[in-house]
Amino acid sequence: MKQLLPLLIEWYRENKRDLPWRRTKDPYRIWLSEIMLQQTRVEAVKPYYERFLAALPAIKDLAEAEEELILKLWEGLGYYSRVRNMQTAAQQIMKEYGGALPADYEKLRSLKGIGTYTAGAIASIAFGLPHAAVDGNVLRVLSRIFLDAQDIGLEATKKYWKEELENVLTGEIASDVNEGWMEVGATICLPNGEPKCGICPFREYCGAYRQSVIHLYPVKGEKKARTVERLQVVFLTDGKRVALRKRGPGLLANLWELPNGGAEISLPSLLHLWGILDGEITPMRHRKHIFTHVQWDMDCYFVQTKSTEDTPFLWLEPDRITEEYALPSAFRAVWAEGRKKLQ
DNA sequence: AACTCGGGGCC
DNA sequence: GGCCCAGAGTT
Repeated sequence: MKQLLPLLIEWYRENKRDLPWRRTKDPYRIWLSEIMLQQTRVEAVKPYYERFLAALPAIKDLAEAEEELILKLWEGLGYYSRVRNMQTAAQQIMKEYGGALPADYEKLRSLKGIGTYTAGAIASIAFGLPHAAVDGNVLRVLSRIFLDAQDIGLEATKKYWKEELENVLTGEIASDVNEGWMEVGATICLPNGEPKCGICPFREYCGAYRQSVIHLYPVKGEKKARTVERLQVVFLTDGKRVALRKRGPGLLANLWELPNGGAEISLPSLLHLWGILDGEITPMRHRKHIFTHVQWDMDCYFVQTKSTEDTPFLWLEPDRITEEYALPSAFRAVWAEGRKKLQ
């Protein structure tokens, strides 16, 4: 490992992409970028990152923000507990650290939403501390170079590589080494049999390349099959306003949704449960939405009613919903179709 | 150690 | 249709 680092650092300094969060050492901005980038691609993050910082430029602003606002700023990015945890952490930071992220790995690690990867990333990038940041990119690259057949999904594997790296890291190089391995993984050592070995600076040192077994690495365990849920989704309107409901804990926690229910009962029965007895039903397009572990098959309906009283909904004008209420992507297509019909 | 938690872009 | 992504929290 150690003899590869000078090459890595040189390659990284020459080839790193110009990303918004690489133009700052502000710990808050580094932190935000790392949270947004969890399981999320760089291109998806960019516009969210800029918008979030414009709205909440400092940790104090995040700590004091309304939950509606932070969810709206995260709308469409997914894994919404990330931003709720981040706000909790911001409040911890205001109370315990005077409003500044602590320059200490264990203290970072103790903050809500900051795990081993993110603590290592912030410690090294923002504070120049000698900690490793082992993400999926790093595991893929190192498993190929060193022909390591450990399952990269296992905690033990991540721990192994974290220690391997920290044996050779100093504060001086930790940031570039961590970002360097990630950059190799993100731009050259790609998953799915499409790595660009032809331009890889580590080709001659790469065990998997030399043995022509790149496609066999990294090793990872089986994944669980996705379950299917059938839903009835209703664009419910009185002709001017639209019904919205706030979700509870679990999937898409605390976000807003169009009224919906299971497919086990009829639509008129469902409407009846909501106190809608005069619903005028027009079918809309059937839609499918795929999450990581669940698939929603949605039977969608446009329903016109006069009875908005005594319903479990918030009745809002469409413009207000668009501007203020976080509606997850699963409902976006049916929302757009319903809104079009409304006009 | 296994599950839950989003969304999109690529093949 | 399956892939995976700058993972963390809960059980």
